[in-house]
Amino acid sequence: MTIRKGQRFMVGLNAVIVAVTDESPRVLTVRGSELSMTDDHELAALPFGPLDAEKDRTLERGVRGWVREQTGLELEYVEQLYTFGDRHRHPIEHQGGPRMLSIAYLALIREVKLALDSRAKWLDYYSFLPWEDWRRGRPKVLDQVILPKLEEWVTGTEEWASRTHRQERLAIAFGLGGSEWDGEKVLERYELLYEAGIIDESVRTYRGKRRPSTAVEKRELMGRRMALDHRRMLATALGRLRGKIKYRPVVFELLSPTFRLLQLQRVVEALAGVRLHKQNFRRLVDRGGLVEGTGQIDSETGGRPAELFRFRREVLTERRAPGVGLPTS
Amino acid sequence: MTIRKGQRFMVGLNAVIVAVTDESPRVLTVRGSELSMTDDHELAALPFGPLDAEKDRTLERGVRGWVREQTGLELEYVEQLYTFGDRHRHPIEHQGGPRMLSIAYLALIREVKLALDSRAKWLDYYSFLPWEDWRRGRPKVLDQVILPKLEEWVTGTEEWASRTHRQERLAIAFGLGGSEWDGEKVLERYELLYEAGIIDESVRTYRGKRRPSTAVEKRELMGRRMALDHRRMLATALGRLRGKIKYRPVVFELLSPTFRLLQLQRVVEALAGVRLHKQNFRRLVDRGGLVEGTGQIDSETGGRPAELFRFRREVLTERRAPGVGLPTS
DNA sequence: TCCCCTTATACTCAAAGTGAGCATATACTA
DNA sequence: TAGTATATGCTCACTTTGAGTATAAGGGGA
Repeated sequence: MTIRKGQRFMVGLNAVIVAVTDESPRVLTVRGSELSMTDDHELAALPFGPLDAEKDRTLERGVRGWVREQTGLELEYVEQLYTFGDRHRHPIEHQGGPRMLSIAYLALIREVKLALDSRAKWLDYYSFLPWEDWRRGRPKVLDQVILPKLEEWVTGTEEWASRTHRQERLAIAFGLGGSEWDGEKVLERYELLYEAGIIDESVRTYRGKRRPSTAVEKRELMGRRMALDHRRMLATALGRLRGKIKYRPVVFELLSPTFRLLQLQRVVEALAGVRLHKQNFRRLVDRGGLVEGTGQIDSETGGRPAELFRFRREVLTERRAPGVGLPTS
Repeated sequence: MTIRKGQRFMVGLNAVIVAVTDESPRVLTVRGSELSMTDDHELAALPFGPLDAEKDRTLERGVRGWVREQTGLELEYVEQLYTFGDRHRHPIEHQGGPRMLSIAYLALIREVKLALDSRAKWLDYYSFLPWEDWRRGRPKVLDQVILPKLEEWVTGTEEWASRTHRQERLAIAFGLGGSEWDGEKVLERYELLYEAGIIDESVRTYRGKRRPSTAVEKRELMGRRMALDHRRMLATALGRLRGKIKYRPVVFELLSPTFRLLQLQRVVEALAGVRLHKQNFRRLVDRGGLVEGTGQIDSETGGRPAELFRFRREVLTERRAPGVGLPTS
């Protein structure tokens, strides 16, 4: 095994920065004009920058640096999400540029006001993935666009084995035929939509073929596009986050130090994309030792005043996997 | 944001390939002599190779290629684990070489006989992380070496905040003072041991300081070293795997198509590092719809003959998170 | 003032799931 | 034939969960 000298790579760092305000989840975006190098000059993009081989001691520091530079924000909770490295993910590769790798990070933050002149903007997370938000019932885009198209895609292959396989993936990802909808399977769903050509992202070619695209009038139902494969990163992040809230107390990164239980519930619902059973939710977080009352009362509720709670840090030493649990309603 | 031309990077691909044979978990290793570039010419290393910017269409293909080349194995189940990118992880960086990134993958496989002349070798997973194996009771290395040293490390800092923080991390990671041992916290434990200088890996410098190392006579209790930060990758992989078996039916990747329930249990125990309650374990996998009897009988048990079972694929469409569950005994 | 709307919070009750163990069946071996 | 090993069925108390019912306490408007 010979160690060759460095080939031509560019290593990009991306951040999926999530906040929840006014009961709706948001992601921090920048304008992706230069980035996308396509005709779509105003696609939203994730904060992005190349890793500096000399200056960035760790990947995480690199991410924090780029976010600071592009948005003015100082991140707290940050975790590595996934490394994307398929060839031709980025247009520069088509132009003889270096091979592009992107290491995506997930960050959670209490939403902050951005400077007016900031290039960054908070956008509704579900505006990119509308089929993931079930809080007001089953999203209509599912039955109006997605499932019909996916059924077509399933029957669109001759081979029996291939067809069965597609059918099974569809059933699992979208909760068909005996399966239930699983909120965590965000990426699986995105990938089916991508493979079936129901969403078309800005990278024009994939294995040399132009993908078929959905009729224009339906497109808006399918949510906003993002630059490059950033929407895939969004899907990856949401899936990870939905899993994680169940066994790590990460929601509290999105809340102020004290909060009403209903606020906590709304944040969880925003991430999980479903409504929860109120009484059982409080039972879980309270008896589960995740929160403790502060004794303070908040009267800004519009109803009976509520007690303010705080995160109980000790739960970390008491329980193995302290997360919130989703008593779906 | 300017896109600069490719800086000097080298992108390495590593594979943590896991199998379970004779009730003990194993990892596939190659000899790390060239790799480590240190005096330790015979440290075990993970199969490794640089990503080829031109030839490897995807990262996963790159990994499969290197594994094939170095071990002759054809991988099936593969998932991305983590990307390691801290500066000075690799000695070539000290010598003015390119910045080294390593993308680690986890692969599960039914153990195969290797060619006699193969450079690869199966080694016991717990020989590298002995404190993780509780199947024969609490590992003695914990009380004989680890905990005393870690207590020292905690009291070794003056600042109160720092001390409390260390104390809390210790309690959570190693199940002290009200906490219980959590099998999934493999990486947290590794990182404490690393920070406290209780294990010393082959990269000599870290932020310029030589780390203190444990007295030689105790070192063997702390398990074998690996080249570079490969033992950290092992820890990352084991933590991930222990989590994953609980909600994805990945164990079956390690078993032949039909098996006795006790075989299944032994494989789970090997990964989880604990003994399980037999009757409850069968209840879980059986009533949980994870397996189904084949009607065939296996008399090679040494006791009453057992029915052979197979994985029930349909469970994927029936349950959201089908994993095995650990009825600890 | 009182009714109504809103949110908060306590409590119940059945069903399902889990931890721990007893009991029995069927092989092989000394 | 006793003893050991594995396989498998079943019990029982306890906890957790799903789905409600009931009541408390604020504000606004008729």
